[in-house]
Amino acid sequence: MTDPFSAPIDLAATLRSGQVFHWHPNADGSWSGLIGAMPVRVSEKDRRLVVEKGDPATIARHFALDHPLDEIAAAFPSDPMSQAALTACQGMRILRQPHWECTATFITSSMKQVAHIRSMSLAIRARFGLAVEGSEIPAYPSFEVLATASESTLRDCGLGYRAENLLKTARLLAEGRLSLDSLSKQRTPTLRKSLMTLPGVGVKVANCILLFAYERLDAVPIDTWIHRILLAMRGGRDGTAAELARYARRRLGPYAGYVQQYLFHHARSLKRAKSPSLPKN
DNA sequence: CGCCAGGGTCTCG
DNA sequence: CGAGACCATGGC
Repeated sequence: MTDPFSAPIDLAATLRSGQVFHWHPNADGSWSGLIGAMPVRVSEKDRRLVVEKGDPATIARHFALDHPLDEIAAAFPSDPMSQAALTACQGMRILRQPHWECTATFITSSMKQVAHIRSMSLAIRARFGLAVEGSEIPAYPSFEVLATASESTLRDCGLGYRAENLLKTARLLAEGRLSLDSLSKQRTPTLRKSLMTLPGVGVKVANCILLFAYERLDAVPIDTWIHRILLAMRGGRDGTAAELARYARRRLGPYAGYVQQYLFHHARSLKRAKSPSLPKN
């Protein structure tokens, strides 16, 4: 068996692409974060992942070093936008996130920019999470803990109207009416429907959870960015949500979720490079 | 300062 | 089924 750490990765692209929100870069270029309750420090050397702290097997699995990036790249559509995103994001990987953590953070993501999803997630950790030895930030609180929170303390974390959804979902899971872990064996369409029974989980958030926590690499979350991109691919022709989902699935191929993530990150990177925050004169 | 953000849900036609 | 209103908050 070959060493999983021989697989290529673009660590910064992976951690900055809006799939996970609590990692932070250190002065030496390494990254610190948590996988569940395990403190981790990793860096990138020669496009390979280097473990500085944490269990290598857990890290290899979380960073999905087994995903066949060559095969995925070969399956990318041939249109200019997809190919440009592929070139720009070479080595970006879709993580295998813990089910609850991913579900909770994307419940809070609706109508929020990536930067604010991050700040809400860190506030929730600071307010409700367990301190972890060797980590600057606490672990994400379990649904059992959040189920005992009040809506107003969640609103204090900046959640706004999303507080009610997160609280309701935490309580529903704490009552044992649904087990996120046992949903893994469901087929994708069934799993999507199961996730959408949770308050605050519609089709877009469900697709994020499918892609980022359940290894459904063909799931395509359609947010405002991807919506605009699909529109451009269709020559400006809009459509219903169902039509665009069908189009994306057919057009983006068997690894449509990967293509989507590269398109999303590339589009956001271009925007940030093009409009830097200029001082007012 | 105004627009918009990795939307969901409910209502009404 | 599909379009519209409404929901809070903060980045840019």
